Amino acid sequence: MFNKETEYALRSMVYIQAQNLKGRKPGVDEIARATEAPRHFTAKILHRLVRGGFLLSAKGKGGGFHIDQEKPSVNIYDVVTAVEGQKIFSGCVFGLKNCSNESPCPLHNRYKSIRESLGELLSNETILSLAQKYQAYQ
Amino acid sequence: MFNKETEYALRSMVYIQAQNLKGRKPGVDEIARATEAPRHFTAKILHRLVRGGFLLSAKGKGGGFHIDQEKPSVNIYDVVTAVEGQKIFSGCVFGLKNCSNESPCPLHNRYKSIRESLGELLSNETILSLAQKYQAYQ
DNA sequence: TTAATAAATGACAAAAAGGTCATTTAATAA
DNA sequence: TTATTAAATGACCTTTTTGTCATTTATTAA
Repeated sequence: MFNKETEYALRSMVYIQAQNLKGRKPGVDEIARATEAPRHFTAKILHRLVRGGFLLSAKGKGGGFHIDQEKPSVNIYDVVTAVEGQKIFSGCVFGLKNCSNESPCPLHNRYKSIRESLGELLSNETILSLAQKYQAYQ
Repeated sequence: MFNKETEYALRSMVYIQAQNLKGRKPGVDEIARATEAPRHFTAKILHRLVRGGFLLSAKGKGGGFHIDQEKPSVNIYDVVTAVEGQKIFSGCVFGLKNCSNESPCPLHNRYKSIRESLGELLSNETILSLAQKYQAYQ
């Protein structure tokens, strides 16, 4: 479905949020281990998420990653599009550039409704709601 | 959605089928032009489809590609899985290896139903049914 | 004020996807 | 039976994605 970077980003953020709920700020090592993702690639992705405003980080002893609990939790759709763009939510099944409501391919309308369901599902779920459900991927 | 190879494969097959309906057997050059796909990459993909039993080919003058009109037309789902595997129809949103009906991730069930809709859509449509609707992508 | 800790940074490398090309093989028609 | 046509084949190249690593910067606590 999504590319590796997106998958790791989502797993990391949910893990960080779950740990934050427990008053903890996990570091890269812990996050990579807990999410079963490559250590250094995870570090790179976390850094991108920090620059993108999705995460906060603290250097030095006691440091690690955390999420601003003041702001409303970001939804999954927004994380996905920030990491890998809109392609998944807008492309034609056949990759036709001019496929649209105006000149639809034979699958356009039915595929569109499926895509919209996916978009809704991902928009209605946030990193926080997932963290609360999933409880740190034990 | 799908990778380039799958997109080109689908476009090529629908084009070939549409031309076959008119009694024609298009060659690589014509197919690549008509589907706006790279010439040599298209040749490679067509050859794979021939080896996979999805297409027939004829060498020499008057040659080109065609589809066995005796056999029932193959559905889109089968073309996609033959070209790029089941990943799209089976993977977890978060890329979790052990996500399943037995130990579902928080999005498993709702995502599953969307995936199943997609699978049905693609299973109910064949290269022939699309060719009849689309008429050669003019 | 220094030792320890942990993220930031940027260069690099491996693997996969996407794409090109030259040559060979096979078929057909003149 | 040869010239022409068109697919088959396999080597190669480019770009993108995925992943690694060494070094630097910042923070904290002793």
